[in-house]
Amino acid sequence: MDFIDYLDSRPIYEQIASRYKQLILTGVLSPNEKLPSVRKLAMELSTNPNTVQKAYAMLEREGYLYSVKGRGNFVRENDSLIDQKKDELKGKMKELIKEIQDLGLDPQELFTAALEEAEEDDRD
Amino acid sequence: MDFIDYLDSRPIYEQIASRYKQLILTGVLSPNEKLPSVRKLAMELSTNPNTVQKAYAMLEREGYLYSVKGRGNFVRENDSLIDQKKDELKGKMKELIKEIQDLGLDPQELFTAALEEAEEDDRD
DNA sequence: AAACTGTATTAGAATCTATAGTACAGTATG
DNA sequence: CATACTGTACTATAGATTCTAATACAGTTT
Repeated sequence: MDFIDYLDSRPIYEQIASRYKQLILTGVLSPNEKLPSVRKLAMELSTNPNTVQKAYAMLEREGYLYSVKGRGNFVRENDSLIDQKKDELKGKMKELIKEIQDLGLDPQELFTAALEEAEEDDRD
Repeated sequence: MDFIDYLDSRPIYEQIASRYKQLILTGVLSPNEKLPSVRKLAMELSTNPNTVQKAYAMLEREGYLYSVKGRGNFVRENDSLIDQKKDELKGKMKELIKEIQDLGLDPQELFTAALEEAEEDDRD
């Protein structure tokens, strides 16, 4: 559970949230599965319960979790979440494409080169 | 010169820097052209000379400018800058591709959809 | 009843951003 | 040479954000 990267400039609660997003979207965590309690996870990560609570609140706001007072936080169904995430990624991609076009470069060419490099990395 | 967007969460010095990066890379500003002095630009943008200075220092560190004490800041040749920026964009694209692949989605499909949307936006 | 859950509130430390004033060094121009 | 312009450096302050910490309260489980 090596969640926190102190070289990462993002705040801890955001690192926790994005890690759980991935675990939920990829199905590593199943719908209705219970997440660690805020206190337990805080212990594990050597951070503060409030920091974990902030991450969980964020995940609840974005539809990744539902929380029941006294019982815990639980994973939501992920079918619609994947569509939601896909839209988010498409939005990011669009912004990147626009930045590329603004400089008079060819998005397709740059994408192809990047994809090749990404697949090279996988083979290593 | 509507540089600063106070709805943009990025710091002012970063907004200034990224605007000038674009002007330099797209050739709107020519090599060896003089940029406004830190004090003059600060007046224009109703901000502080130190904030402009921070942006200029950043641009110098990244190779967009060279600065001469007593004379001013000047645009560098942009041939190598474009290659440098291209690498940077390719890196960003690679990270996005990896994020997409981590979720088991198809990068090419998502890219094509985003490109279409970007071109629709252009037509409006 | 005891031990666990989530949630809310308040306070303080640390960091980042921006502003402000001042000072010094080099250049351009009269 | 004098003045006004340039860049650069330093210190101080204020505000916002992030994180930690302590505490309290509410609900659930056993």
